[in-house]
Order: sequence, then C-alpha cells, then structure tokens
Amino acid sequence: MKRITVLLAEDHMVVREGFRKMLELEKDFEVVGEAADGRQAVALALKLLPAVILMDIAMPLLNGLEATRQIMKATPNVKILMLSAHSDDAYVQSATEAGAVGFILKQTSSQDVCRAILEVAKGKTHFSPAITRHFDRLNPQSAGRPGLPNRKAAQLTSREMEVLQLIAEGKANKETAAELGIGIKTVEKHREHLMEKLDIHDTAGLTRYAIGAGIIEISVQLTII
Amino acid sequence: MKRITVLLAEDHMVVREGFRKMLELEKDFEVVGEAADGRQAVALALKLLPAVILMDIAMPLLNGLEATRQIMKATPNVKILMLSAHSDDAYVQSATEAGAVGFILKQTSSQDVCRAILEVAKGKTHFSPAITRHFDRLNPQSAGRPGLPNRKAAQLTSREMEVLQLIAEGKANKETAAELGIGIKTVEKHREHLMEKLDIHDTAGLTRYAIGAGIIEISVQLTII
DNA sequence: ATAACCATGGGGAAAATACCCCATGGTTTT
DNA sequence: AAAACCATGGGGTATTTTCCCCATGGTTAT
Repeated sequence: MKRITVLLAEDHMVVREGFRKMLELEKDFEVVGEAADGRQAVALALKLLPAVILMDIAMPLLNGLEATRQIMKATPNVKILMLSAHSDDAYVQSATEAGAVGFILKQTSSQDVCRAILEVAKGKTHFSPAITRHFDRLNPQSAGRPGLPNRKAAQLTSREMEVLQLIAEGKANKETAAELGIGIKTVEKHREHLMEKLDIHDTAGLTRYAIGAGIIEISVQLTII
Repeated sequence: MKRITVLLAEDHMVVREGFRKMLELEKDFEVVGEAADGRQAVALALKLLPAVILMDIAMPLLNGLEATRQIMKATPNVKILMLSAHSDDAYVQSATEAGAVGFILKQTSSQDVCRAILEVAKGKTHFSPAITRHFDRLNPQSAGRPGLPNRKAAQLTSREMEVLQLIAEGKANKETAAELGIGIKTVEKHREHLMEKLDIHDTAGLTRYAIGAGIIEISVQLTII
C-alpha cells in the first residue's frame, strides 16, 4: 500500500514543520515538498505531482486561491485542500471555484486534518463542519456541497490578479516584472487595465481594494500604544 | 537536570500541536499547558507557573500583548516569548513594554524556536534576526549589542497620524494639503517622517500599515471571481 | 536653559507612476 | 471568419513621490 504524497504550501516555517511532523507520525502520508509562497507552490506542484496539496490561502507573492487556479489548469488531477484562519464566505466560494476540493480551518485538530487529507485523496470533498453548517443554512438545496452566493465583481484575468497582489504587497513595477519574468512595460499595461476595470487610479487604492477583496491579508493590530 | 516548563498560547490548534510535538522531541522542554485564547493564557499562567510562555499576539478574547501585561503584573518571573506573523514595529515595541523578553516570527524554524526558548529561560532576551536588524538600522549606536530594541518605535504625532489617515484614504499630497490647510511641502515632510519612523517607503505600504493599525477601515468588497 | 522635538515651509534631483500612442501573436467567443 | 479579449512589449510625457539639502518659531523635557 503506497502512501499519499502531500505538498505543504504555507508561508510560516514553524507551521509547515508542525504539519510535516504531524503527517510523518502517520503511516498514510509522505510529505514530498514544502512551498513557502504561492509561486513555489505552483512550481513544486507541477514538478512533484503530489496527490494532495495542503494550501494556505494567505501567502506572499501569489495567494493560495490563485495558485490553486494555476495548478488546477495545469494538472487537474491533484486534490487541493485549502487551509485558512478564517471561514470567510468569499474565501470558501473562491476556493471551490478555483478548484479546491476541501477547505479546513486552522482551528482544526491535527487528527481532523489527517482525516480531511485522506478524504480528498479518495476523491471526496471535505469542508470543516463550521463551513458546511454555514453554507447549508444559506443554501439548503445543495446540502453537502457549499452553496455559492452569487456575487460578481470586476472580472480580472488571472495575470491581472497576480499583478494586483504583488502591487498590494508593495512591489514596484520593476520588482513585479522581475518576479514574473516579464517586462516592466507589460506590468505597466496590466496595471493600466486594473485601474481601468476597477476605476481606481493610484497604487494605494489598488492596495485597499486588494485588502478589501481578501487578496492579501493585513495583520489586525489590536493595541496601539 | 529539570526540564523547562512551557505554556503554549496560540489559537490555532494545528499550530499548537505542531509546537507541542516539536518541543516534545527535545529533551529540554516540557509542555505543561495549552491556551487557545488570551484569557486562558492568563489563567493557566497563574495556575501552572511555567518557566516560559510561547505567546501568539493574535488571539481571540484577549490579545497576546494584553495577556502578557496581565501575566507580568501577577507573576513577573515568567519569561514570555512573543510569537507573531509580522515584525511590525508597534508590535515589538508593545511587546517589550508589556514585559516580553523575546519576539520571534512565525517564519522562524523550529530549531530556532527551541534556541529562543532556551535563551529566555536562561534570563537572556531573544529577538528574531530580522527584528534586531531592523532596529539596528534605526538605532545604529546599539548595533550588535544584545538586548531590547530600545528605540521608541512608531510613536506618531497627532499631525502625522492625521496625514497618515488621509494618505491611506487615497489623498494625494496636494489634496491632503488642501484638506489640512497647509502647504504641500509640509505634507511631504510629515510623509517623510512617517516613512522614517515606520520604515515604510511607499504609499501603498503606508496604506497597509494604516489599515493594519486600524487607523482606517476597509469596507468588505465583492468577491473577485 | 539647552536639547530635543514639533509644525511649518523652500529647492532640487532621481525615481516611480499614470496615461496616452502604438504593435504582434494567441485564444476564445460569437 | 470576424470580433473580442489576452499577454506581451516599445515610446513618450506629465505628474507624483521619495529623499536629500536648508530654515524658523514654538513647545516640551531633562
């Protein structure tokens, strides 16, 4: 009996190591790789072809949702299990649309994480109880699968999303171009399209939009001295 | 030789379990308790009197900084090692003021986490290299010296705060100047000071900081498909 | 009271950005 | 097949931002 190959995509090393240790204590899993950002996740997914990818949503350079989209386009057989600190509606919806077959919260115990990985590896879907409960309440006719509240917003291309995330993370056009391996003028062009589509005309505005849309995450600062 | 008693305070169960497994692989540590929120952390700290508390900043009910304050007030002998995803100046400053003797980032490897716990248990301080590097840059005369970053960080004047808010709301210098009834050059000067104090060097970064610090709020927007 | 900060400004240079023009080859849709 | 979009680029310009120099008068702290 062969073990389930798993790729870990999560930007915090301690968390990643925790997952690795946890999975290696079980006989069913084999961690074949670790990615610290979305772009690494895409590259390693295509190179290693793991059975399951445990993918955090909030990651630098390329967020987990966009990484999922790109991976599913290239190798649709991989099962992607999203991991997030928050059960935000929009996240869950975007995740399923991007091709993820499961969504678990970081509040989940390691035992449940293992069970979730087993399930998605078998071709099933797995959503944290809190999530299915929430969506079943919103959309009872599709019990079992998360319902999709129909909201539509600006239709950005995959590349535009990618550029938007990098802009919102503070990358200048030059850095973004280097990161994506394209020319500065092309980045500028994507930026123009973003601004036109969103009717936002400055970098800070794009940043606010990206934060509001959940494309990047901001640490919430509770105490200001 | 007795082991170092550790209390884990971190709201994500998988992360907590990862830490526990990691620490239990070493001979030096004994995890005596786990807290899932700040209030639990305070209660367990007083009950268990651990040598070291590994405390996440972002926790429900009571954040790690406030929990640290309360614990230090009651039992000043415990060594609190803060853990955060971000090395925000204000966090580090607040943490040291609250009584924490160390601050590590979640990007840290588990090996380094162990080393940090050992150091603070011995009465030393420990800050992640990224943090000390940052504070050394702000405060060169203390470069190399171990210990607390002693620069007053992110102490913004009320005028600077005002300018920051307008910047974050998308106002250009010209508009900000008009809004405040002062000259553009003065706005630029405040902006310079903000950037120097926060070590952020672009408008989008200031915007992110303002959002993270709760200076402005972002309306949740539509899902991006 | 001397130092340190604070708010107010000017000048100027280098960089980055915003916004136009243009184009090519590929895919998708109608 | 034509239209529409997509990603990739070049050129140019006006504006803005970032970062350095400089200054003055007021408040606050040691």
